Amino acid sequence: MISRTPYTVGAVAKLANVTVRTLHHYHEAGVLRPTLRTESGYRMYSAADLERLQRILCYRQVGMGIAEIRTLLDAPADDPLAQLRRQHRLLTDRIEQLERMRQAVAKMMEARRMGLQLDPHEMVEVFGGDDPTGYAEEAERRWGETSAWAESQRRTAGYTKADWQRVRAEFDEICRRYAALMAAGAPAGGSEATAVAEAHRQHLERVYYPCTPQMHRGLADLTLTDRRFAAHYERYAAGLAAYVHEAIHANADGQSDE
Amino acid sequence: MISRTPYTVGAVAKLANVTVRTLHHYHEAGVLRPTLRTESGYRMYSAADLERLQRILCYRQVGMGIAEIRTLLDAPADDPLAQLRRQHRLLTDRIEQLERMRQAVAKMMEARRMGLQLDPHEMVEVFGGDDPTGYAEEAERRWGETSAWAESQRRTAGYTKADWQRVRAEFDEICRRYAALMAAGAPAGGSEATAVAEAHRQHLERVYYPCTPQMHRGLADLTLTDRRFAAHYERYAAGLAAYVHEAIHANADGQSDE
DNA sequence: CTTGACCCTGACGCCGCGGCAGGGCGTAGG
DNA sequence: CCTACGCCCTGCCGCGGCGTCAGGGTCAAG
Repeated sequence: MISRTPYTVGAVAKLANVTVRTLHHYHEAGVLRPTLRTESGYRMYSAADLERLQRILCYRQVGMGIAEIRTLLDAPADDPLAQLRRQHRLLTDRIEQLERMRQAVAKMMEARRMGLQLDPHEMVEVFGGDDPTGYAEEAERRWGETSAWAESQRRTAGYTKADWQRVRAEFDEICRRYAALMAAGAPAGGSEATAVAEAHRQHLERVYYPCTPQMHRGLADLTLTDRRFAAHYERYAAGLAAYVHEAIHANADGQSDE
Repeated sequence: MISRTPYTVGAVAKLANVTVRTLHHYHEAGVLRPTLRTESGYRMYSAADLERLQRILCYRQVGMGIAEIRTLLDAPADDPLAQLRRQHRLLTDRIEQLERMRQAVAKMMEARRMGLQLDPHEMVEVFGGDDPTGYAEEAERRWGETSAWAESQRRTAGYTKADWQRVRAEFDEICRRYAALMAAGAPAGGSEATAVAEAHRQHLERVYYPCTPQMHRGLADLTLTDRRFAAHYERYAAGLAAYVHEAIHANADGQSDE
């Protein structure tokens, strides 16, 4: 059951696991102002506000300051998809950084084990995160230079209704190919099904964003964990969601085995 | 070339990519006091100080406060290996959390794509990191209850010289098995070699710390990227480092395929 | 109509530094 | 030997991001 009545500060605080004070602070800072205010002055947060809060929390987790976040969120030319991509990008960067640190720790453990002496230089250099230049610009630039991203960026920006219709049709085609294979009894892990899965992945990559096999795997998992995603495929045929899930996984496994 | 003369603040600052002010602050806070002070009052940091700084930076990256860090670092019963394990554990936790966030973002992108409406609740709940209870205790408790960890913990604590000698011998045995296989021309990806790799992994797990196939893979990579680790294996036979590397990877791949 | 849970607006405080001022080192070059 | 330039020192102020009261209104249940 999904509540449509706006949320009070306390409710939001509990949901997002932040304190009421923090929400007050965000209000003062102008980064998250509730759309509604009751007559008695109570803050009432709408669903859109929660979406915004989600973004704020995400950006904060990767170490941004409030001011920076505000400018990002208030950039009017930024469509929601771009925002999501940015979030994804920033999270990925941060994860990679922590991964490097973890790897360094593992190295140190191993060095101890084998009685080696690592010089302090290499031990410390990995742990100095926080690049000075603003995250957003930096990240944008890094990707602005890769051809694939620029392509995708410009394309989706300039998509017409007709284009989107074509995209829809393309995706529909993929779904029907999945369904046809399943109906024909082709195994989800077989070469035919994985070929469709790969086409599916490349479709996403062309139209929306760089989508690694791992990401694709993640999307596939959604069809099992969330009924609404499943429903989309189940409209083509009963059991198709599971079939698609398996095919995508098989394809991703195949890619990573090389 | 590795400098053995102590480092000045500026040098340390450059190495660790922090400001001089930060080091001063750490000094004031008592969390990192240089072992030496020249007659004229200059701070001189030793290699040990840099090690300590590495820990500090690591703990900070996972969101700890300075005071908490200090108590952790000054706990006298904490041997260096335990510290490293803790660091590894905390980093892993943080990475997993960010990974969940990334997954949530992917979900939202996919939802947009398919025109679904996610309710705000599930969007926001993942992004509220920072558990209130102290990290250290919490993490320790989580692992304190798993039998394997407790075992390992108690065992290594009570190891005698003889025990360590046995460990050394065990590892030596593994290295010789690797070398024998390579000499016999057995493929590094073959079942014999991967069996040794698995024995290797289990050895690490028994003696030192929980070592997933992925971690093992990371350790294997060290033998290629760092000559000193390579040298350890190369003493048994020329080219053994690469052989071990491949065997471990093959074994890890085999495990994750299941 | 009371009571307890929840909301409001200040205001002060803490932590983790950034940044500057005012003043000693230290070493290389003229 | 003196100078000049870079690095070091010790205060000290300030700011961002909240935590934490205090003092007072609001609202739904009983």
